[in-house]
Amino acid sequence: MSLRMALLTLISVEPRSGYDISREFDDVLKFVWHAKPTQVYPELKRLAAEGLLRQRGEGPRGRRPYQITEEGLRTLREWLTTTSADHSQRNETILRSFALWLLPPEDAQAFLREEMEYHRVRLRGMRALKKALDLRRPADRAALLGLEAGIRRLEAMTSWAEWAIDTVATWPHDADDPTR
Amino acid sequence: MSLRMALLTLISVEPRSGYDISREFDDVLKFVWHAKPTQVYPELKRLAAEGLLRQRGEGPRGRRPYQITEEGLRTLREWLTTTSADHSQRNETILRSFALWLLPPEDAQAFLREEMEYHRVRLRGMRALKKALDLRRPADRAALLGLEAGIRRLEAMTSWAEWAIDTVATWPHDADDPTR
DNA sequence: GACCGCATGTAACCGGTTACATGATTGC
DNA sequence: GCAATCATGTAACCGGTTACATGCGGTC
Repeated sequence: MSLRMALLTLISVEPRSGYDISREFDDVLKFVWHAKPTQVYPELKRLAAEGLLRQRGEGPRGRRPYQITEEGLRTLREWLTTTSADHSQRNETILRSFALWLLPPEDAQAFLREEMEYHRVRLRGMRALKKALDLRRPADRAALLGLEAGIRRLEAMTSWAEWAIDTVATWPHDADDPTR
Repeated sequence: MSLRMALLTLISVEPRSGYDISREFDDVLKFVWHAKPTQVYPELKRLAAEGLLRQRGEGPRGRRPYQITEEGLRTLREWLTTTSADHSQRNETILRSFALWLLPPEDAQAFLREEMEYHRVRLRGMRALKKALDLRRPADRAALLGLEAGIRRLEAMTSWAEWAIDTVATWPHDADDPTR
């Protein structure tokens, strides 16, 4: 249900094509929402067929930019005000850390170091995006809220990974070592 | 793919039934992984059929506790060491905040207040779980890593929500107000 | 003229959700 | 005796992924 809302949210800011959106899902938005191009294209067509989007001409190389319609805006606002957010999540980094007692400490730390590095790189990217915002535009003011949430979560994850590496170093490797 | 690993991870600590796991997905683990009972039960059966789990007797009320097998442990360890974590995520709170410029500030703040409250409640629950750990047990030491990650992320989200409420209060409600 | 990135799609499949069904045990 | 909770499942459906296919435009 929310993929449609994600598409409407992005297109509400300014017209975008399926390709544009797929790229944003790949880099910028991976921590908020993501979808493969093969899911995006048909969904955009459906939204246009239902009158929530309108295709504005055709660009070079068969490019199809969509813009939001009045009905699309109404639908978005209704979703925001009449339904509440789904909070269920899946996080493989945290899931895996629950199982780290099954590995020798060196392997556990190698995993945590990899995660730390990954989150640091994302954090850098996110901060660059924040700098590029033009806060005179209302949509960018809202984007600041979203990016700030992402940044704070990534900061939490990098500091956690550092702490976790140190913590694993203090684990006893005793006679009950399950990895023997 | 990872649902199976989530099930193996939980059962590796101590024998659990489908019902146990479903409840954990509902409350404790909602921020890490979740699955409905209707997905859990058949998956456990499949894991048992493949020899990664073994059903140990039958408890009261048709209860079926599973324990992990040597092959299950091997599979878990291999997953941890030879594959890398999938970092794609979906977060509806953040997705929605990107669209908040479409609402009048009061509605945007109402949303943010609701989110703040939700995350505060989860944070309390998570901290209680952390206190209940017995760090002499290796599995609990790994659970500490997972819970600590969850706690830090929830702290990040609550402080973000506070900040966001204040930030929205400073937004100009000018002539270009898109909600008129 | 060859190659890379842009750009859109279809079909088969798998993972996850919703709706529905059933029975056992405990507490009021 | 009744309701609530424990406990497990099946079937239909929908959302998301993987594999595959196609053509255009710019650059070396």
